[in-house]
Amino acid sequence: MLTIGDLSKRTGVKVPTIRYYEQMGLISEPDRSEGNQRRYSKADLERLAFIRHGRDLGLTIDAIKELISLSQHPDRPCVGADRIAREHLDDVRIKIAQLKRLEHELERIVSHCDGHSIEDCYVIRALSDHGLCDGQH
Amino acid sequence: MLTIGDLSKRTGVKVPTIRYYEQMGLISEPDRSEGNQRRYSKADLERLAFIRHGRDLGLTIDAIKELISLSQHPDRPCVGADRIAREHLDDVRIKIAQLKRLEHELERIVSHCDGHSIEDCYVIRALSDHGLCDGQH
DNA sequence: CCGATACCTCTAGTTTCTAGAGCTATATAT
DNA sequence: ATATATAGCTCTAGAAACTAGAGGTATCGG
Repeated sequence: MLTIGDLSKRTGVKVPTIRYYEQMGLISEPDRSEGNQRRYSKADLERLAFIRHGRDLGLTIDAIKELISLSQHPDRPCVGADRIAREHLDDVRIKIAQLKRLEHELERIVSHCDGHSIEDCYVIRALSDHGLCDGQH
Repeated sequence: MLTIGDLSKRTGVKVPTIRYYEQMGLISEPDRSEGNQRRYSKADLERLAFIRHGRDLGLTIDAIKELISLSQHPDRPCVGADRIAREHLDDVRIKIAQLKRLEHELERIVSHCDGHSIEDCYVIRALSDHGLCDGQH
């Protein structure tokens, strides 16, 4: 039996966040000690690790919920789980592309700004005037 | 003189968001019509375009505020503006690196999952078991 | 001058936590 | 057995950057 603090240390999920996940229905209400403190089993540990992993991968809480509910029907085909992962992959790729454009633009801005006065600062000018930008965003 | 709707159309910033920026002190309180509606000047349009542009680049509202205040002292050296852009560039690079690791992992997950049943679905298994991951995250 | 549309203020909700107040349980040291 | 330190409890509010809705008023085209 693990306390909430043990669980937190083992999974890297902060204590208030664990309580929050409980509130959101991601983990079920655990047993309690005589003094009303939460006591977790190994299954809870695994479930929380799953959630943590999903969140690290950027899945939303809703997506994780869906995956949990899918995983509780092991007989069904896993196209649902596959779809969630695939959709998320698409999102990730879009985000990377956006950020790369941004990186490119910030590089240009920074490299043009060599410590003169604000009056002709490239950072300010670039933000004021979209026309100075390289690509679209 | 532009109404808030005109301003919104020209900058692509939604009407409630413009009001929100005003509240946050990013734009100053504009003149009002006789009937108490906001009327904007061309200077306001430029300022809002600046803000929009900064937000598109992922700058926080605080960072933009800082840039605006810097730009109002054109005599000072622009190291401050340069620093903000540089720090942000660092953030962006970190985020890209994270997302790439993530992309990689999702690709692996998706490609291993070919529509069998949940029981041996790679998506679920990968989330449950960090050991199946390729890299660190 | 009527009616449609746009505007006004104010409040509350979104998402994913995080922080704090005020109080109680548990574990350890003496 | 008791004192103390740490960790736990609930509940509320805050952070970021908006977004949505309620209920009411201006403005403008026809």
